[in-house]
Amino acid sequence: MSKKIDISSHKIMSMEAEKRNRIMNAAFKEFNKGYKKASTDSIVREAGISKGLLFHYFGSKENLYEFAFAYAGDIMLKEYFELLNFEQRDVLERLWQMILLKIDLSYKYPMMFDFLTTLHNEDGHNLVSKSYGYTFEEMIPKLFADIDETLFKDGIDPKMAVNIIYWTFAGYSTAQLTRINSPDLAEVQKEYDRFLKDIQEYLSIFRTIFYKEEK
Amino acid sequence: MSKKIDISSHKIMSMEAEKRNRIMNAAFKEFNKGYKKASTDSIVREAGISKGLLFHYFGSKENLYEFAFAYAGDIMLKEYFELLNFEQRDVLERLWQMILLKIDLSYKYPMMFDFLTTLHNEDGHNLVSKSYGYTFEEMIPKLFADIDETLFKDGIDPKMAVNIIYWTFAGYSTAQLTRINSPDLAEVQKEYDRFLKDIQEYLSIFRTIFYKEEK
DNA sequence: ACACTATTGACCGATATAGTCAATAGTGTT
DNA sequence: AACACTATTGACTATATCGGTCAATAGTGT
Repeated sequence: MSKKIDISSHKIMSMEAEKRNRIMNAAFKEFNKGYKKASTDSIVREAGISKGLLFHYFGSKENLYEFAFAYAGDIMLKEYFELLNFEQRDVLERLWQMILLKIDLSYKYPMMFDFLTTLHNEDGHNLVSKSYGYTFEEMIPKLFADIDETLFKDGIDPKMAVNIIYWTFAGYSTAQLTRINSPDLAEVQKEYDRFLKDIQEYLSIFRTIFYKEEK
Repeated sequence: MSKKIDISSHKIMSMEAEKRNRIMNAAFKEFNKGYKKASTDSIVREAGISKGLLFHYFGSKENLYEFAFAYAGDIMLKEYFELLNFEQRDVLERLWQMILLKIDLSYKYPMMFDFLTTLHNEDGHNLVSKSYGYTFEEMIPKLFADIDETLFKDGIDPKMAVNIIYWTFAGYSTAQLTRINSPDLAEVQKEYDRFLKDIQEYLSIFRTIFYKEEK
């Protein structure tokens, strides 16, 4: 159907990066509701640009959606996957890396992760998944591939342990997000430390309950 | 603002229960998108009734929304909380009860839980939360209140352990839901057994890692 | 002065929206 | 049968929103 988009050759890439990201972040946020429900009016309002400009660059809502996916994919590749050290086979250490990276990315692209995770069940799915051959969620197993299973205690199934670990941090994250209603930047920054401290505590629990005793 | 709705005295309660639940389930499903985005046309289409009938009973979309919340609250009270045995202080046993009850309720009211959990961040929040004084999520801590902390190993913080347990089952549930695209009833029923078996396995893991050895 | 791109927002036809209403079907009462 | 009352329908309305267009203006480089 649609071929893979080369984002680097796209007209909008010559736009000032701050403005471009404002537009893409607005698109991520709005497309979170699904392709059909998303409104181009809302996107331009959120991005602070005119309606005409959006269509000047993208031509149609569908093109914008496909580009948003390609743009997010590019960011994930260059600012996430390539920065992850997959030689770290201790799953708890690797997760720690992932959390730090995700926090950084969430400052820059607040709704990008949510946008990517909605792809699997939305009507936009057919628009893009075929041309890319994968969905974001299919990448998750890769994040936990090739981990060192010898670190786990003998009675523990590593697969289930990794699931517990992953779901715990997913649950903790959403619990934090729903608690924070005000995007009061000073307030958020203050909670950032406790956030990381909490996570380290959970990591240490997992280390004691799942891993063999250190010698 | 709006006072608490007494659902038992509402006109619609004299309607045949099956039909009424069809309407309310359609409302739960549609209001999942938030008050504004929900469409009364979609609700009547889903419920298989005419537009006029909906407004005959509820007068306005806003009244319907408020009633839906009251209706769900009533169901939660009578078909969930009151059936839970809070004298079971073993948190893993209590969770097992909760899971079984939730599955039952999800057959009868497939979108009710989702509807209730969206209240906290939706525009409809202001419509109802004030008049009831609580949101659904504020009830969650009550579910885990007064548990027997002496069952836990000495090195384990019971609060954190309960969080891990709760988030694990939340994560497992959503993982299952995203996997099932087709509401193929026979297929779903077949997976039901594996579903419960998985959960029991996780429960047994938690029992071994968090609880003291049995004598 | 010229060419070209960036940017705007009023505007368009199409669609979707919440809510109305007159008409019909149904049910129970006398 | 006649009456009263409620249940139910779906065409209809007025408004809002939708994706997309376009002529005009601002800006930039030559």
